[in-house]
Amino acid sequence: MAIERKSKQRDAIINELCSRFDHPTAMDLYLSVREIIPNISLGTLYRNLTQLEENGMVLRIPDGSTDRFDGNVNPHAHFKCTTCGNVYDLMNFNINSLTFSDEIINKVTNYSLMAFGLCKNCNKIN
Amino acid sequence: MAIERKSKQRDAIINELCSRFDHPTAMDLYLSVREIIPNISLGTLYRNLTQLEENGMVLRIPDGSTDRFDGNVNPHAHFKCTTCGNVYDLMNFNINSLTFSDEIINKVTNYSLMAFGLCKNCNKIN
DNA sequence: TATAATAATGATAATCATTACTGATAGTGA
DNA sequence: TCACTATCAGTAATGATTATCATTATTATA
Repeated sequence: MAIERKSKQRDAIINELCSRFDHPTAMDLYLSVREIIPNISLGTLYRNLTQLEENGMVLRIPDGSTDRFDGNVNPHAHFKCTTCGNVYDLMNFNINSLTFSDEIINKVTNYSLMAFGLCKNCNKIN
Repeated sequence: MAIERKSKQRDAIINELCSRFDHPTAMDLYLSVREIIPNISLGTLYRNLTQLEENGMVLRIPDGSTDRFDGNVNPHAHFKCTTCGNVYDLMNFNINSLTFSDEIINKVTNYSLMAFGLCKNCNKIN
């Protein structure tokens, strides 16, 4: 589904998503964007996230429960702390070095790498 | 939630999951296990999958849509063809070589890598 | 600038995957 | 064998996401 017209709702969504780095869920985004457009619909949010993803402007991060979204579409890895649930970008991980040579693959267009473990914040607390 | 007693339902689930390599969804498994235990409940299936996952006997593979499951709990990468939807094991990808050095990380205990793209079967057809 | 075509919206209903609940059943230690 | 209770089947409830539809707003063109 191509993007054919601009809308202030979509602008607000992509703007919000690109200005934060905490990998929000759809509901997180909904609550934030409502500060700008109070009567925006949750359906509009989901519709636009799907559309933006299809057009390569947004990354969907599956993590086993509710999907998260990322405005940074450069391929990069993520780390999820299984204690606090936060998802962080992995800056020092060079995902470009990955090669896929398996027999079944014709072409790899994207990938999602999620590491799980304990973050330093949670380690201090416990 | 620890496993405290054995049950033929759980045995059938883990047996089915370990004898196939197509990364079935919960519903796929439900339909298969019903061939063995016709009146098994979908709730029992989900309860046991969660329990088996918590006990490290099953891997949950999030891929952005319905979760898939894997009886092979050795860390390994996956490839999903975005045309046919099939998920394959990546045998030639050495995930053990990955290193995580980011500032926020205290400890990495597990990771999941899903590559997306086009498989050779779908490339032939289209 | 006005108009026509239709993409996009808000509101809400529907769907789908998953989880929670409840009374019945069955595995296990004494 | 008995008592305890984990586990079960069946089903209701939940939560996330998608679909529908009448209305609104964007945009190309007259």
